Amino acid sequence: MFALADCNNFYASCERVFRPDLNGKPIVVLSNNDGCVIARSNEAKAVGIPMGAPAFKFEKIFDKFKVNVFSANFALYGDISHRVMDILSSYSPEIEIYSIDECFIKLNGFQNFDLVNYANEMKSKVMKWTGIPISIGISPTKALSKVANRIAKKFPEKTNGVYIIDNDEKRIKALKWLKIEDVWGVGRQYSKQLSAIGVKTAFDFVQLNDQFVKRKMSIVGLRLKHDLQGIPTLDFEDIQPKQNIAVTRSFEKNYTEFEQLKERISTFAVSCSEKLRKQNSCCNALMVFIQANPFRKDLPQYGRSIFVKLPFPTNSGIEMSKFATQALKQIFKNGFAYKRAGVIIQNFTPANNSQQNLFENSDKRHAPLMQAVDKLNAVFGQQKIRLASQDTKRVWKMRQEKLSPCYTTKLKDIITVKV
DNA sequence: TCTGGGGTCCTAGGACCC
DNA sequence: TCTGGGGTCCTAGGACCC
Repeated sequence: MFALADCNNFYASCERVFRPDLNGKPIVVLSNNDGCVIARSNEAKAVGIPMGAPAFKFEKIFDKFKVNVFSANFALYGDISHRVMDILSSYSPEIEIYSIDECFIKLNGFQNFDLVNYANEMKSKVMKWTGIPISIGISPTKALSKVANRIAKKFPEKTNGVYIIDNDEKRIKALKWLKIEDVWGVGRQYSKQLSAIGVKTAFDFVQLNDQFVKRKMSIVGLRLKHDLQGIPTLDFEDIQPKQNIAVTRSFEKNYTEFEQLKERISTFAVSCSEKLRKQNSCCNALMVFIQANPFRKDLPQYGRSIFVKLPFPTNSGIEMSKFATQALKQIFKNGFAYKRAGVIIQNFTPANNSQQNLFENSDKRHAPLMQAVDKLNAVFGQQKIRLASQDTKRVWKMRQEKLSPCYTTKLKDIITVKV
């Protein structure tokens, strides 16, 4: 059996942990730059705030319903996530952390356990130790435990946040209840195509012919179908080193000058290099993109990306910044207001075993230098040591007007309790 | 005025190899 | 009239996830 544990309204719940006064009140969490809504408490959902709502369009609604608005505080969410996962991993030797707020727990060899009881134990311990409410779905396959989890979330009174699908009767009932667009692995496009041919529920979907599903949705769709039929098809994924690393941002203001973009791109490349060194890889290619604001129909539109093959594998921030800046030069055009940009690195090889170039190679002195930079930054704070091409005057900032304290990761933000 | 950021996998088609 | 068979690698595009 698989259990899927998923935190309820995770980011909103994190904000509540240290603000019990907000229990029962509507909360939303905004994306970077306070752009759009990326998490909502149940109360915020109830007043009709949709996922992805642009904050500026919903200010009146926020005021009207006294919604508590937060800027995203990923340091806080990441730390709480670790704590939750730590607790859950004590319940089985095999867990797969699927995202920041959910994990699959394999329950092999638990035949003699009352699994619903067991899940309830997990749930209360996570609540007691972290303050985060979770829901748990249990079933013989991953896809069905997603379904069970949804039921647990949707009917908290009936299920107490734990639901098990352990026979065909329950499975069929659940599939008939689940709308096709809510099935894990069926997104916007597929649900449009499927409902056009009369497939409205997960149950309709599993009635389709295998060949048809494979033709329409590739092998991925077929696996999903089997999993929903109760035939275990999806298993844990091995933890692989990343194949892509991206650092991309929208800007608070539009940028028109090359120099401004150059600073951003250099900083993004340096961040990429830090992440790359963490997984002990070098990259062999890099992509840079810049884009005007696509929502501003009144402004001239331009967006381009460029893919560069590097002459040698590297994870030096100095070199990556240099290559990224050169790439930017090739795509930058004057006369546009740029709103987004990013650096994406690819084609990784292990850092300790990379193919050298006969004529040109990464500067050998960079490796110890980067090591020293990483160490200093680890002690004194992110990006304390930078390249001169980066924002040395700390001009650049993100809009984060409603940022909560980093209660669990910054000493100065630790709460004071008056007894 | 203001609309996020980070990933994955699969397929088809083209270029190339012997 | 008829023009092989078996591969790999790369890229672009399309779908999906949180």
